[in-house]
Amino acid sequence: MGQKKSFHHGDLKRALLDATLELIDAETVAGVTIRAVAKATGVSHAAPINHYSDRRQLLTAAANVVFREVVELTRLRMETSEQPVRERLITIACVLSEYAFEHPNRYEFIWRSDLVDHENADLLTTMNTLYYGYGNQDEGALDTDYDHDTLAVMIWSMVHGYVDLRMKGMFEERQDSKTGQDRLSAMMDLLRDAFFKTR
Amino acid sequence: MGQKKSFHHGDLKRALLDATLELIDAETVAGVTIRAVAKATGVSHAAPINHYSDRRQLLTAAANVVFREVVELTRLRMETSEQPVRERLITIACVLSEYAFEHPNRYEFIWRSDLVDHENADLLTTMNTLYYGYGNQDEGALDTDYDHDTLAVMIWSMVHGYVDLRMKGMFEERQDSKTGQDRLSAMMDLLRDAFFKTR
DNA sequence: TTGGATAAATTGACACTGTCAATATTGACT
DNA sequence: AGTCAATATTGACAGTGTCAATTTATCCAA
Repeated sequence: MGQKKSFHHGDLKRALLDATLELIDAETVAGVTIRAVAKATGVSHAAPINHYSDRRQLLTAAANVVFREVVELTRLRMETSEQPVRERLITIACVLSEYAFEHPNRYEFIWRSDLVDHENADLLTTMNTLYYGYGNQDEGALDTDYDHDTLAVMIWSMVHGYVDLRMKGMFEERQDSKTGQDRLSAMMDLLRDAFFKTR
Repeated sequence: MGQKKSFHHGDLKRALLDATLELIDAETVAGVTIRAVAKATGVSHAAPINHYSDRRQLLTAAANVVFREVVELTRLRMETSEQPVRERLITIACVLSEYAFEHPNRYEFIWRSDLVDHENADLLTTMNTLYYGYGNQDEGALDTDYDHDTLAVMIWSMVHGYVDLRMKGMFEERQDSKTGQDRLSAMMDLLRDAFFKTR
């Protein structure tokens, strides 16, 4: 029993997180009221406050779960497909965008800084794992003449910005026929050709 | 008088918008409760509903004001500085990022699709003016071998994504010393060199 | 086995929110 | 002067986060 069972409920803390994520998927984070989470978990309306002192703290913990999921997906992709170091930045970008299109509510949620405390220590650790753990290592082997930091920030910004704007109705949904992934692929191809030596 | 004075207050509709924007600047959009706006305008708590049936409608109208402001700034920049057509996309990007760093609360607000109706007809008109009115005209004179749409989406995404992520604490605020504008300039330079013929 | 002691959960309350229905007020026009 | 529609006020309601007081359940020592 690695699970340290709580007294009355049995790991209510974890159950609250699960309910939160389910609500986010089902009806966006707007549906995540403390009372709704409590009801979904079968406890009284004020019970969650014993485990998360705030709505903000609950949501921050939930965001951490999501970020960790992305980290894990990234790690898997890194391991399975052998790829040149120079492709890593782009691989991360792909993982992130795929996750975003697959779980739009979660993606929108994790960047809601009015709801999530992005300064939270645990969350920072996870985010740093994603940002520095994969994309910014082995600078020497990057095979580019350009400033590595600038390239990294550029790719991150492009992916996040595209996903974010598209979810908000700009670009494709208005007139273009390209899917989000196609458009992103085209952009990534341009970047690869322009900034990375391919042989 | 172009002002169509309302009955009791005197253009309360406009006054509500002004109060809304002031509140956004002062304490983020979270401070914009209908009741706070009403109080700031000196009317009773339910008065605003005569002019905006919803909080969402009020905020959508406010977002429209902000977008129009950006459009106007862009128009001015286009007129004052004579520049090759190929630079227009980048000019728009600069105007947008400057506005964002100068009015962070407003910039964050206009993209809050949980609060703003981005499908609203008036707002769409304004947004299209910005996106198609300047950046995507005169394709022939763009001086690039690359797909114009992809380039346009790329630049928009990069600017928005960078601004958005930076406001949420990624990048510079964590360790880097570059200011937001410097970092963006570096990215724009890379793009210019890579994708546009400079002579 | 039996009591605390303590963690966890419940209950009831509060202030604040958006929004509605009913009412009152204002100003323009006949 | 008097009517009427536009506009503003008042009072109410349900839903929210959160707190204080209380009750319940579990563990551990005697």
